[in-house]
Amino acid sequence: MTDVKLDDIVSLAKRRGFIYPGSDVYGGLSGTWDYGPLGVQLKRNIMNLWWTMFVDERDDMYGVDAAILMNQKVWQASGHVDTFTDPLVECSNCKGRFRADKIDTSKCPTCGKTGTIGEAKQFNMMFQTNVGPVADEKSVSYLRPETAQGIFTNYKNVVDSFYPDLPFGIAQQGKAFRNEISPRDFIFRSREFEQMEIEYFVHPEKWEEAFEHWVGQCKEWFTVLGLPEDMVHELEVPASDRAHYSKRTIDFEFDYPIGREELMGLAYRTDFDLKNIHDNSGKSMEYTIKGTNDKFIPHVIEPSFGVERALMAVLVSAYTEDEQNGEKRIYLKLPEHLAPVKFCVSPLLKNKPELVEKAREVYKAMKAKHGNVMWDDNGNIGKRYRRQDEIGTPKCIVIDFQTLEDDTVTVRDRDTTEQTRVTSAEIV
RNA sequence: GCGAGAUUAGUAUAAUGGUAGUACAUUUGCUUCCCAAGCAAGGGGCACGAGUUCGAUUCUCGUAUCUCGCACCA
Repeated sequence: MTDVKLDDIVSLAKRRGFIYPGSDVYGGLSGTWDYGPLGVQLKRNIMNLWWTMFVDERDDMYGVDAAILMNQKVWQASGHVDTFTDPLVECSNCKGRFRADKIDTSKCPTCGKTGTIGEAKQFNMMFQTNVGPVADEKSVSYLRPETAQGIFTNYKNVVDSFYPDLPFGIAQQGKAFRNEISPRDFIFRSREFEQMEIEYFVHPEKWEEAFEHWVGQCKEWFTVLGLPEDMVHELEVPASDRAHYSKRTIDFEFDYPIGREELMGLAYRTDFDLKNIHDNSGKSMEYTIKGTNDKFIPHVIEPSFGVERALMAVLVSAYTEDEQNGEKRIYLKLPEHLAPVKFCVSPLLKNKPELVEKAREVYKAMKAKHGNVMWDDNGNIGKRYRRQDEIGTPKCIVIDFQTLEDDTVTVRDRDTTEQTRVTSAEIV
């Protein structure tokens, strides 16, 4: 477990411009969150890191970006129209709610009364909409509840374009939507969220080694995110809890302030999805090993990463409180490659034009080189340090009177608070 | 979606059926000011809607959102 309180993170995230409640000015909308300037940068840093690591740096991975709206047949074939729709019933006596298909509706399982169970109501987790001007059965579509189907539906396209050797993967990042009954716990469970998914296609007899490969890759990813090893836990999901398509699933869980919860999942999906498409679309999803007659529908290993859950784990891992001169100091110990602001540049005094002018010069040069550099001349120097600590800026550069003489600046470290003097040429 | 509780400034919190206070943050100015220093001045708030009342931030009802429990989480 962690000592970090979720409320502290939620407050800081709002106060400092990371994450705001969705539709805040109109009183909010349950299950939605908006990202502020620092939040979107942090989120993009995480997503870009993922793309670099799993797509750019590999030679067996192909990226795609499929449409969120898809033909309704996709969701019929995938099982989502049936299985994402739960018939719910309610007991008029004790107000208990149950899955109509899981209980004997003649008698309430909670209060034991008979004849109190009402009519079943359909509740579908998918957001339904209509595509085109006519709202009828044919025009029904859904906001995708997972990004995976956008990969499976493009499997044949990618194979036709590149015909890669097995094993190979298709990767995608994008939004997904689920009409959760009860969104909770900050960005952990929301109605609109972002996934980073890979479908890794393998020979049916070689799924186990690919699975192990991805277990290792997931762990490496957690290291790159800076998550402490002892806060990440590997859970072998028993058959009874696995999704209908999976023959093996590992959940990686994280010690969030709300408890130990799923950070990401790694599932062996067999050929469930491609076979569905093969059977329903009339198109062959079979793969032939080059130069052989070995022909089959590939099996799939699916590492599925939730962006928000990764981001929340990063924030929880980074959030640190310690004492300095008897005062509480809060800082985000973000890995440098994730920090939304890399450097902050300040003049020691903002009412000395010569200091401000020199600091502006350094700021411009650094911004041109590093991009995410912030200017801060507010209040006194101590306040600036604390403010930068809270948003996780690794280094603060200060221009003082000595800079004007020998062109050296002070570099102050976020984690140690130590300062060193370097020439401005060294940091620009 | 059910049950309970909550909602006061950017954040954290007081009080009140009769002009809403504090801390931090924020803005402006002064100070050769390196870890939330000091001084001076300023801006900003009762979630939304209806009702009761001479008057509602306060009481009542509804809505939204949040928290906790239940349920849900292919």
